[in-house]
Amino acid sequence: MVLEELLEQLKKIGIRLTPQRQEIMLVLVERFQEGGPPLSADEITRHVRMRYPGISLDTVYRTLATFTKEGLVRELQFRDHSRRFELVRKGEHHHHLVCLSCGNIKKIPYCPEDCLERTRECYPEFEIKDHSFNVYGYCPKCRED
Amino acid sequence: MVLEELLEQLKKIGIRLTPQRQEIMLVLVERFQEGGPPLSADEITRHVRMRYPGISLDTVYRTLATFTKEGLVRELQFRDHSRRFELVRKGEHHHHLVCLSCGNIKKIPYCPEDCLERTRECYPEFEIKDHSFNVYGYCPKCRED
DNA sequence: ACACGTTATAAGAATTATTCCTATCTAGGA
DNA sequence: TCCTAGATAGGAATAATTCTTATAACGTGT
Ligand SMILES: [Mn+2]
Ligand SMILES: [Mn+2]
Ligand SMILES: [Zn+2]
Ligand SMILES: [Zn+2]
Repeated sequence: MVLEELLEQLKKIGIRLTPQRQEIMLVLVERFQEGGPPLSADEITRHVRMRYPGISLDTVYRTLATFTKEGLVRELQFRDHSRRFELVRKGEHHHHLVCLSCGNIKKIPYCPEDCLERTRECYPEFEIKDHSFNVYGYCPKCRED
Repeated sequence: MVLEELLEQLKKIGIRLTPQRQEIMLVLVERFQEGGPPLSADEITRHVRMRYPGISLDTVYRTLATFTKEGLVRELQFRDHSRRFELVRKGEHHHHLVCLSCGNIKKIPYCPEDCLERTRECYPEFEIKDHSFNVYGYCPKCRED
C-alpha cells in the first residue's frame, strides 16, 4: 500500500511512470519497511537488476535525483564519502548514528530542533530548508578490535 | 603564535616537519584567523603553490589525512559532495550553515549536545567519537533568484 | 658537520563515482 | 492507433582521490 500511494504521488507530480522508476521505488519502499539502513546507488542498482538486468547506472542516478527533487527521497552523505538514499515518509524524521569502522548505520529518533531554531534566529535572512545531524563512533561489534 | 604552537605539536607527534607540511598548516591557520569558511583540497593546494609551486596534490591530501588523524584538522563533507578541511582549535566548537545555491558557509555557534546525550542513552553500547550538524538553505544573496 | 635509515615527496598512472552524450525507445495523451 | 516530449541504454567523458615508484630530505646518532 505504501508503494501504490507513492506511485500515485509520482503520477500526480506529472513525470512518466516507467517500469524502471517503479522498480527503484519498490526497492526504496522495501528497505524502508525492513527498517534497514539507507542504500547506495550501487546497492539500488544491484537490487533493481534482479528484475531489470538492463537498467543503466545513469538511469538509477537520474531517477534518484528526480525523486529527491520531488521530496520523495532523501540523499545522505556520510563521513566515509559514501552517498546514500532513503525514502522520505511524512511524519517520520530521524538522523543517523554511523560506525566509523564497518559503516553500520542506526537511526537516531531525536532531532536538534532547538539548534535549528537558534540558527534561524542567528541568521534570520537565511532561508533554511533542511539539516543533517550525524553521530559517529564505533559499534559494539567493532569496539572489540 | 598559533602557528608556532601547532608546529610544536606536530614535532611532539613525531612526524617530520617538512616545508610542505608547514606551509599547509600556515594556510589552515590563516583561514582560521580570518574566520573564513573551510577550505577544499584544491583551494589549499592553490594557496600552497604560491610559495611551493611544485607541491603535488597527493602531498596535500596525504598531509591533510595525517593532520586529521592527529586531531589537528577536521574534515567536513557537505551535501554538494564537497569535502573541506578546517583547523581544529581546543575550546572552539561550531557547526555549519550552507547555501544550497552558492555554497556560502557560515558558522553556527550552537551544538546539539542534548541530542548527542540522548543518542548515547539510546545506544549505550556504541562508543561515540564525533558528530556533525549541518543546516542547509539559501543565503540572502541567493534568495533574490 | 656528516652519514644513514626512515619517511616524505613529485609525477603520473590508476581507480572510482558520477555525469554527459546521443541515438533509440516509450508512456501516456489526443 | 499515432505522436511526441521525455526517458533510457551504453559508452565516453569528467572529476576527485588514491596508488605506484623512483627520488629526495628530515632529523637522529656519530
Ligand atoms: Mn535513515
Ligand atoms: Mn567551520
Ligand atoms: Zn562497526
Ligand atoms: Zn548563496
